[in-house]
Amino acid sequence: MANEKKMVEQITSMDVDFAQWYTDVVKKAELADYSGVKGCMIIRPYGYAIWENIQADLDARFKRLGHENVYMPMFIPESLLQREKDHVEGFAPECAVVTIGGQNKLAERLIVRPTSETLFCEHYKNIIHSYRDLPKLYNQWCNVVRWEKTTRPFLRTSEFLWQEGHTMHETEAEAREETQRMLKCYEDFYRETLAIPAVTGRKTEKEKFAGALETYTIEPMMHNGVALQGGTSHYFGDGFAKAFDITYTDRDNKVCYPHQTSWGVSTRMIGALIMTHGDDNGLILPPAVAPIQVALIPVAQHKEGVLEKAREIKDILSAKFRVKLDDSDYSTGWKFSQYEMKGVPLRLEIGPRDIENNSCVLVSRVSREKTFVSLDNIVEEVEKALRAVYDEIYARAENNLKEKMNIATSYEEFLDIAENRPGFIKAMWCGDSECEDKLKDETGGVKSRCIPFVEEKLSDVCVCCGKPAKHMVVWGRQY
RNA sequence: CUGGGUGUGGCGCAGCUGGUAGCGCGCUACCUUGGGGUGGUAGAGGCCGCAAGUUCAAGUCUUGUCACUCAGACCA
Repeated sequence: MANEKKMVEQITSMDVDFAQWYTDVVKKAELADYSGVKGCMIIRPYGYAIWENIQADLDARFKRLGHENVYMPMFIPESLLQREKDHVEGFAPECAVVTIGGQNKLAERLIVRPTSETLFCEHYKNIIHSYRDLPKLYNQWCNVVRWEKTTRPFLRTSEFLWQEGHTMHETEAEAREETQRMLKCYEDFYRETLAIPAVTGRKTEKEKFAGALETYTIEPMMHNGVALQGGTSHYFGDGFAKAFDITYTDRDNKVCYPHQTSWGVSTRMIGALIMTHGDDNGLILPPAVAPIQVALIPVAQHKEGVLEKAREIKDILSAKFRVKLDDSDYSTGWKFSQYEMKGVPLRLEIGPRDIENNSCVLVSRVSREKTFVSLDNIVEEVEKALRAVYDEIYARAENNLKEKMNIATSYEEFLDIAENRPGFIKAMWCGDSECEDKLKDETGGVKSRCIPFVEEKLSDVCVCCGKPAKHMVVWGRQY
């Protein structure tokens, strides 16, 4: 990134001020704007189009795995939210509450959903009676509200868009399998669609979701060495089922509690895209979610035949790709910058000289190298170039993940890395949450991200207290 | 919640010890423009966050208040 020439002055360099760079990209790429309510953002058409592409891809994956979409109300009666003890304790501090309806004070306060476990449970109580009613594999796409103290566009907003899957199963094994399956689904999606590699694993007791027995997480690594909780999948056991009195009669005519899961990813993924792939010239989008995959820029468009040829190319490419032909009267240079800031993976330039040669110029957003290609096999060329964009940004992200993975085998080493080398730290842990607290305090914010599915044995003892180690934990700062 | 910063045309800002509200970008019109934000001419656009106070006079001083923002704490 450092050796690339910066073409757009309005974007702060990420080396100068990463937070400002992030905000600049959000604005210059026209992803979102601030609104009059703190922590609530306006997702602009270009940003929303990315979300729609994310939705379409994920939704198809969910449906392939047998899930159905539903829609639940956005209000939760306070008493309902309080039904499960851990859950209410976890969420109470950040709930928005409706106390007045029309002119009158409400008899019971209504919580604007921070998540919908309780609503799903209440419904499941009514529709699950027999083993024949299981499994229930529901998902909903909706907004939720969590009254955050510090907010940042996409990464942490008071209101955000997400999907939440809520499933009920006959057996513990089946539910646990579902929890893992959905985390795997997210992992595949991050890799294949978003071109983002990540660490996956299980949360420690301290970092688990309120009310969950087990929380699995996907943790991608941002460019500045800060991790992002990119998606979670929870196994609840029958805790909620008991709290909500959800029972079914099994094959042996016994009354049983079903086993539950939930899983979700949110618009935060757009933040992950920005901070994983972006550079000093703006956003870089993986082709699969880019609202515009090819920006077609006519050169000297007033000359006879140029626009006609551009339209012809657009028609040919549009059969297979999302193409935008910009025939506005902005200058070509302006257009170049514009689509670069917006992270359009591929630019196609067509001018009089190209037309004479029956060719055009393809420019990748990643390398910015110009290649002249024949118009005869333009579809294949574009396809190849888009695949190359995916390959390059994935490789780059993977490299970043590797570079920012550190190993600490002693307490001093841990503190040193936490201080001087932003990124993940692999280190052994005794299993005691006091050590988590201590490490967090001493480092000023490094927390356990997860216990990876594949653990290594770095040493025999906990990096913090020196007692026998139970697990290898990946630690890091998070958004 | 704690600490810092900022509120002045759409955006970014200047405005010194009070005295006729300015600049850049953007916007509109016309001209110009061949490969990285083309150049020019003309024009539109402001209760100086809000409320009190001091003063002949407040963008400027005082007090209060609200909002945004950054860094912490909190974050299922």
